[in-house]
Amino acid sequence: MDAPRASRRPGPERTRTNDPERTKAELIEVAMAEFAANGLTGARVDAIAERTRTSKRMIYYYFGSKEGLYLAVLEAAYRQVRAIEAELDLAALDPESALRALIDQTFENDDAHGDFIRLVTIENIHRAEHIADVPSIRQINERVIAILGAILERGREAGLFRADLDPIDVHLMISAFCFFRVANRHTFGAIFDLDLSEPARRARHKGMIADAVLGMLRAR
Amino acid sequence: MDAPRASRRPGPERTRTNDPERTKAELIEVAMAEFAANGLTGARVDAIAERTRTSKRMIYYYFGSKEGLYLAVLEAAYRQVRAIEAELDLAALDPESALRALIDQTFENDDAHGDFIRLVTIENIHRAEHIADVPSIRQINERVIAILGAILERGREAGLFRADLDPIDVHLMISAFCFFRVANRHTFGAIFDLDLSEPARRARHKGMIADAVLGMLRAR
Amino acid sequence: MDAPRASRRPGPERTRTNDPERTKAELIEVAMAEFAANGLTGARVDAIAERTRTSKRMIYYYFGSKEGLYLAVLEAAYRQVRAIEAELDLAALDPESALRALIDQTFENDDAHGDFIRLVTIENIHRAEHIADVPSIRQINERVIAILGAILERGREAGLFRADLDPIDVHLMISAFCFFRVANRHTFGAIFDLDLSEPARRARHKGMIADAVLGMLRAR
Amino acid sequence: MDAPRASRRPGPERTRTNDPERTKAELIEVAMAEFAANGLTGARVDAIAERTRTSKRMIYYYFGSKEGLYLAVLEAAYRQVRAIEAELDLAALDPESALRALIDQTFENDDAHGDFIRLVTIENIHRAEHIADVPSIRQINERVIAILGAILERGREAGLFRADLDPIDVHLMISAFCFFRVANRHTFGAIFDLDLSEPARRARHKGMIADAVLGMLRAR
DNA sequence: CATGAATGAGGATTCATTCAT
DNA sequence: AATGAATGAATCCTCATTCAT
Repeated sequence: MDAPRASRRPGPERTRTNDPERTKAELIEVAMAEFAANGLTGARVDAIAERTRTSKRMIYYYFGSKEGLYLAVLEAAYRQVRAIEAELDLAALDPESALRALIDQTFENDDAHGDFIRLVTIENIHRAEHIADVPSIRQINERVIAILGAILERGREAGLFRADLDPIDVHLMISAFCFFRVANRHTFGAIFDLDLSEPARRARHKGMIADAVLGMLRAR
Repeated sequence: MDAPRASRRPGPERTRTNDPERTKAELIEVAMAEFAANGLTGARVDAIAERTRTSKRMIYYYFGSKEGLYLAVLEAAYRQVRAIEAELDLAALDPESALRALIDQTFENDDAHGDFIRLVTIENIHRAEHIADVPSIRQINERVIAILGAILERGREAGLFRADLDPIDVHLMISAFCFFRVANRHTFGAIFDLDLSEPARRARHKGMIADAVLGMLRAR
Repeated sequence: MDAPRASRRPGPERTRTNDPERTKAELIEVAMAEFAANGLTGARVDAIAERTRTSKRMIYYYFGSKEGLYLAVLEAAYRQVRAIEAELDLAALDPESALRALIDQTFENDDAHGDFIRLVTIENIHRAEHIADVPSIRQINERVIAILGAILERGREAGLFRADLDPIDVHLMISAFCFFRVANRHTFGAIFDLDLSEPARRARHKGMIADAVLGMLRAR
Repeated sequence: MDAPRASRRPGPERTRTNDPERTKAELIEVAMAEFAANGLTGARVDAIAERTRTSKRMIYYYFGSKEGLYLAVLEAAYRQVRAIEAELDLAALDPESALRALIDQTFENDDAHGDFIRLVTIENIHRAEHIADVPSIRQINERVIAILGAILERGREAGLFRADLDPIDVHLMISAFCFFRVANRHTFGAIFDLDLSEPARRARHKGMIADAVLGMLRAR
C-alpha cells in the first residue's frame, strides 16, 4: 500500500541524499529483512520502499527489478557472513581442537545470522536459481573446504581420523546440524513444544555436533 | 491465468464427477505439487485449478480459501509420510542395530518425500503458523521420540550409550542431516558443483549419519 | 487515471451483464476507438475500461493483455469491413464498368472506415507483427484479388486492357490512392491548407483514380 | 532502461564533447531512428540517450522535452529529403518526359527515405499536430506544386494534357502511390505474402504510376 | 453438487522529467 | 556547457475471492 499523499508516516525522513552508495546500502538492508521475513514472492516492493529514506522508484533505478534487488541482498548477506568468519587461526591448534573450533564457529555463525539462513532456505525453495549469479558465494565456501580439508589431512597423518571421508561431506554434516537448528526451529519447536534457542539446550547442541563429527571421524 | 482464452488445453477432461471425495483428493494432490514447488505465497490458485478436472470455484467450495487448501495439503502430506513409516519392529534388534535401522528409515523417508520436506521448509518460512492446526503431526513425532527413547534406554542399560542425551536432541541430529540433504540440495549442489542424490554419495551419507550418531552416543 | 472511488462519472452504468459476448463486444468497440485514436502504445487500458460498463479487469479476463485486446480489435475491424464489401455483382457488367464499380467500392469503403485505416497504419508502424495472427484478413484480400483478376482477364480477352499487369499490382494502385487519401489527410491537409474530405474534391478524386487505372490499363 | 546498472555497455564512448552542435546532431540522428521505429508514444527517451555519447539530461538541455526533440527530428528529416530533391532541371524536357522525371524522383525519394515516410505516418496518427510547427515543410511542398503546375501547364498548352486537373490533386496521386508502397509494405507484404521492395516488382511499379498519371492526364 | 462470469484491491514496473552541483 | 542522482504519476497486469444461477 502506498502512503496517503498528505500525511507523513513515521519512518525515515525523505531527504535527498545524493549519496548513491548510502541509498543502495539502505535499500539492501531493508530489503534483506523483508525478503528474509516473507520470501521472494511474499516480499513487497512497496513495503521495502516505505521503510526507506528513498522511494520505490530507486529500487528500479539501482537494481532494475525486485529480483535484481533480491540478488543484491543475497550477495550482501553472504558478504556479511564472510566478514565475520574471516579471522581464525587453526593451524596453531591440534587437529581435534582445530575441528572443534571450526564447528564452534559455524555453529555461532549460523546462530547469529538468522536472516542469512532464511535467505538460503528461500533460495532452495527457488531451486537455487539465483545463487549461481552470486560468484562470491563459491569463493567463501571453497575457503571453508580448504581449511577443513587441511585439518582432516593433519588428523589423518597423526593417525587420529579416518582417511575415507571427503571434506565436503564432513562440511555437509556440520552445516546440516547448525543450519537446521536455526532454519527449522519453528516447526521443530512447535512439534515438540520447545525453544531451540534456549541457552542450556543450545550449549548441549554445540557439544553434540562436535562429539558426533569427531565420533564419526574416529570410527573404524 | 484466469480466462476462457485458451480454447482447449491438453490435460484432464473437465467432466462432472459427482464424487466429492475424489474431487477433493485430486485438488489436494495437485495443490501439494504446486505448494511444494512454489511456496504458500508463490502458489497460484489458478494454476492449481487449471491442472484439475474441476474448476477454481471448487477450491473455495471445499476448502474455503487458499490457506484452507494449504492446510489440507499439509495434513495429507503428513498422512502420507506416516503411512510408510508405520511398520518397523525395532524391539527385536540390539540397541545399535535398532538405532541404525531407525536412522536408515528416517534417511529413506526424507529422501523419498521431497514434497513433504519442501512443505516443512515452507512452514518454517511462515514461522510454523499453520502446523499447529494439524494435530496429527504431533502424534507421529511423539511416536518417533518414544521409539528412539526406548532404544537409547536399552543402550544405556547395556552400557553402550551415554546417559546424558535427550531423545529429542538425538532426533534433532538425525533429522537435521537427513532433512538438510534434501532441503538444501539445490544451494549445496550449486555451491560445490555436485549432485547430492548421486548413488555413491548418497550411500556414503547414510553411513556417515549412523557413524556420527553412534560415535556421539559412545563418547565419554 | 482511475476513477475517484466515491463519485460516479458519467458513462455506462456498471451493471453485471453475465453476458460474455456482450461484454466482449463492448470492450472491443470501445478499444477500437481508443487504439485507432492513439495507437497501440498510446492507447490506455484504463481509458478503455472507463468508457465501458465493465472494468479493466475484464480486459485481462477475456483478452489476456493489452496486445490481446488489440488483436481482437484488428480482427473485428476487418470483419466489419468485409461485411460491407460483401455484395457486389460485377459479372453482369462490362470490364470497364466492373472495374469502375470495384474502384468506387474501395474508395467508399476506405472513406467510410477511418478507424480501420488508422489501425492498418498503426500495424505498419509495428511492422505488421500482429496481422499475421489474424487469419481472416488474408481471406478477404484474396477474394478481392480474385474478383479483380477476373475483370482484368475479361478486359484482356475483349482487347481492352494490357495483359502484362498483375492484379495484385493493380490492387496496390487502387488501394494506395484510396488509403492515402484517408490515412494522410492530416499532413496533406496541413501542408496544402485544404480539406481532403470536402465533397467537390472528394468527387474529383473518385473520378481520378478510375481514370488513372483505366488509363494505365489501356496504355501500350 | 534508466539505471547505472550495466557496467560498461559497448557503444559510443561517453566523452565530453564540448561541441554543442555535434551533440545535438547526434541526438537528432539517434532520435530519428527511434521515433521512426516506434512512433512518438512508443519511442523511449532513455533508449535514445543510451545510444548516444551524451546523457539523457542533454535532451532536456537542448530540446526541452521529448516532444521538442521530436519536432527537431521532423524538421531534420524534411531537410534531408529536400537536400536530395534539390537539383532537377525539368524545363529542358518536353512535358511528358518532365512529368516522368518528376514521378521518378518522387518514387526514388520515398523509396530511399523510409524513416521519413514513417515519421509522416506517425504525424498522421497524431493528426499532424506537430507538422504545423515546422515551416520549412510547406516551402518544399509548395515548390513541388509549382514545378508540377508548370509541367501541366506546358502539357495543356501543347494539347497533350487535360485542363481540368489541379496540380495538388495530381501530386496527391503520385504521392499516394509512392508513399503507400513504402509505408504499407509491411501489411501489404504480410497479406499477399510478397516483398514490395523486390527489384522486378519495384521496376514495374515505377512504370505503372507513370503510365497511370499520364493515362489520366490524356483522358477526355 | 456444481459453475461460468465477474471483480476490488493490490503489485511490479515504466515513463518523462527535474534537482542540485 | 554539462551531469549523476533522484522522482511523482501513471501504466500494465495479477491475485485471491465472490456473485448469480
